[in-house]
Amino acid sequence: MDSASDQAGLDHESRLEQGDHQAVRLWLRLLTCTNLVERHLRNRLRKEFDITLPRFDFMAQLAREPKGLTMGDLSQRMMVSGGNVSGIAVQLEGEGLISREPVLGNRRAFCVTLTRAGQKRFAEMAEAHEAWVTECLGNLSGTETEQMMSVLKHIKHDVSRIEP
Amino acid sequence: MDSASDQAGLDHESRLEQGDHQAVRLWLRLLTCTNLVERHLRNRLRKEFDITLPRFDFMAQLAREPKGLTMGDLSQRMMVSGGNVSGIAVQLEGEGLISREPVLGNRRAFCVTLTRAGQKRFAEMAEAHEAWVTECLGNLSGTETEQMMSVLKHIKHDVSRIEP
DNA sequence: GAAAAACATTTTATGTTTAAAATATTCACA
DNA sequence: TGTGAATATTTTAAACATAAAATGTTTTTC
Repeated sequence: MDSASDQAGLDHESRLEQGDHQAVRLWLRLLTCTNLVERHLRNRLRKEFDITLPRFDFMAQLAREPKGLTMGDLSQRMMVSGGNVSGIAVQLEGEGLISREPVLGNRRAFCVTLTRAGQKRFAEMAEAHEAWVTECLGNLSGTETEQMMSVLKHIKHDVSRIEP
Repeated sequence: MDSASDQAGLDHESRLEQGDHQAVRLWLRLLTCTNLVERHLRNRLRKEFDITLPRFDFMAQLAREPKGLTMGDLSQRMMVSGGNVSGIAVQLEGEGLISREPVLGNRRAFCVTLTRAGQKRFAEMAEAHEAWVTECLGNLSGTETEQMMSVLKHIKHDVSRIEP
């Protein structure tokens, strides 16, 4: 192979790879950025409130639904396995932050709610959490925020169309 | 308090909350979206190559540095704890995909490289991985991709300025 | 009505992740 | 030198995550 055809071959390849790499580079940046923020929030929650992110998320879901949620609801909304929420629920119940009561007419399900103590505790955490998130993402311009929201929506749509 | 001042109070609150919620809503969407893509890639890697995402990332870092990396380098680039890469390295070494050799003049550190088998294996996986990522993020317009890249860069900059 | 299917949850086994402690090596410097 | 600080890695303990099996409950279906 001479150098001219080598060059042509490389150009072709590099153009193709450029397109694919574009997506990979975006993905790596997206992942890095999200992990960065997540780690920051996780550390703060641990340091200030001695709570983990999954437990905070669990309580956040309940705070949004004062009527309570079943374990299955929580599993679905948190997008984690059932066994997972089961373990978290045991801990939070042990700390008196949530209560699990039987559902009338369905003895399979539990209705999980925040206790009074859980509500109070969550309110404190949520305020700090919101401030921390704002610290991370609050300096974006209105346009930037809208662009992100829009593109993320697009991505979410594309991905959910793939799953087998 | 009369209803007029109630109303004023609520307006004020809701405006404040609106601003904060904006950041929180963006964060939740960012997190959801990233997790969605991550889960997709994780499942595919497991199904097609029987490998986990962290192990793939570990090998990807090495593939980019043919001269090898130390455990500390890997920990830093993967942004995970040292104990973590340590565990992964033991497994990959057991499978013959990486090798760890002492560094001349520094008996504390290892130089980790992909073995011939590791290179071959990674090349196969990387091709598939790139295709999967392109499936997820490749349908964005050039403008959307650029916007995302730009805003993510901005976020990364803001967050790295916070860390204590 | 009884068997089968579907549902809601927990348990189990395995693996990942982290922070922190432990181990070992190298460097700085008085 | 030799003592302490810094570095590189591994080990440990606890939390988290999943899939798959087990348990008990409800609904369907024939």
